[in-house]
Amino acid sequence: MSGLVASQLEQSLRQRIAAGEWSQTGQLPTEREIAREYDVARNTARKAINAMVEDGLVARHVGRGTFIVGNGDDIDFSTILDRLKGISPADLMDVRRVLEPQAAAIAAASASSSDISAIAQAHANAVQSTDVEPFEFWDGKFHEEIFKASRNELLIVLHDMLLAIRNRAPWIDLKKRRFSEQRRQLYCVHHAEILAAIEARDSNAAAKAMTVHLDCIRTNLFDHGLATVG
Amino acid sequence: MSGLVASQLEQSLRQRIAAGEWSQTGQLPTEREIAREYDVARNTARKAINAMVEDGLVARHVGRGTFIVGNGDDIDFSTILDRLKGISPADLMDVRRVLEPQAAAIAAASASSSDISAIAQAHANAVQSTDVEPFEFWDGKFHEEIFKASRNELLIVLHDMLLAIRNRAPWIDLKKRRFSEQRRQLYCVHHAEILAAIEARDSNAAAKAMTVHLDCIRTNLFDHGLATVG
DNA sequence: GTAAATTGGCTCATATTTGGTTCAATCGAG
DNA sequence: CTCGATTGAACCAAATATGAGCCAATTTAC
Repeated sequence: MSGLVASQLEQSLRQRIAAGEWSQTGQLPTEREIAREYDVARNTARKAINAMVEDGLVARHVGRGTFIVGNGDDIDFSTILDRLKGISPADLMDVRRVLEPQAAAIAAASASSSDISAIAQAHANAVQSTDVEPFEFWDGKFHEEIFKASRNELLIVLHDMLLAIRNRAPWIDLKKRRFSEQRRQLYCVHHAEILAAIEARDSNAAAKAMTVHLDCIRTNLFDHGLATVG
Repeated sequence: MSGLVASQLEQSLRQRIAAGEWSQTGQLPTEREIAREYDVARNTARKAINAMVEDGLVARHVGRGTFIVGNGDDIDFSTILDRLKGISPADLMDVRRVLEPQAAAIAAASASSSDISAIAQAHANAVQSTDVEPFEFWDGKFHEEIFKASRNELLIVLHDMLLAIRNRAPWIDLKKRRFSEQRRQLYCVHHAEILAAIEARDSNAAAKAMTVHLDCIRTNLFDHGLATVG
């Protein structure tokens, strides 16, 4: 199906389409031209174009050429998706450190009592989960409920996006490797402080506690001593 | 079982995977390349990769290569897109107020001199643009360049997303209706303060100035009736 | 209107890339 | 010395890429 050269070529073409390079006529160069430009075989160029045809991005007509179909309305978003896939853990962590304390602060100000009990419930479950997997789950739930408690739809969507990035990325392995009972308990203490601040409606304290928590996570993730061989 | 060289190599590869080095394509270098890069035999490189294959971290395909195996959880983009379209101006403004001051702070710390001159250029152009459209353009450019100067890819992507939301949302013209020369000049003053703080590498001042600016924008957008300037 | 040129549609033999496997020689620590 | 790890090499099989050729639909030139 998808080869290395072909898929690279496909990406390049998608970007050039998104950039509007051929939006004047709506027509792509001929397969032979594309093949010559990228110095690949025509069959390879065809393979790259095939993928875009199947996505409905372009349409081919024998004797006429290949044409961009539709107005490319969602193309910008699909390139954004591609960019999201390449985000580094460090960048993600920095953004979490920007978003989550503020989300906690807003949550402290806006949360309903049921929001707060959802946060408290997730926290309680995390405290009782000594294994990695269940703890990870309730840990994630805890942070998620805080975003929900902010009652800001955009914040919630952004959280879901960042979560999706984290889940699909390969660094999860890193996280599990660095799991220890000591750290689990430390995180539970942090969570308790955050929860207490939200319950007390203290936005500043909530933000501060969350910042401390995330700084700790970041340190644990990145400041590793050298490779500890199992 | 696992030799010394092999396990060291395995650790190194795991770290590079975790660092996102190959997350763009999801494809590792070929075994022969890895062996050459680390100056080991191909069999040793294979041994290192074997451990990761057994962990399910990567998968191999004859004739294609070795690939990082994500959780298969692909980001459900259509859902996210739909949710983004329904975001309210108030929620968007709140998130801007969370993101932009921090972006400015990070920019103050991380910007290169060319980043700063790009910001300054956008500011200068905005100052000279007295009509609505050009001013809107350079105003947007100013904020965009600040995100770029943060050198955090995720922040930049998020900004592009929020911009896309704003541009296609139905309440764009709200902004234009509330345009006035007085406000334009006020915004220019704000921009100048933000720029000065970034040039001075003063993160706190940059964040504070951006917060003031956004609060002013929010007031102008939502507070019908009174209150023009400060 | 007709013929030539253009362009996508398709097939096939061949070459290249890449992981899969095995094996003998070599090196190093116990 | 012995045992296991490492090396370096060879060959296999799967997936891709190449290059060439021919066809059919369409456009262009005459």
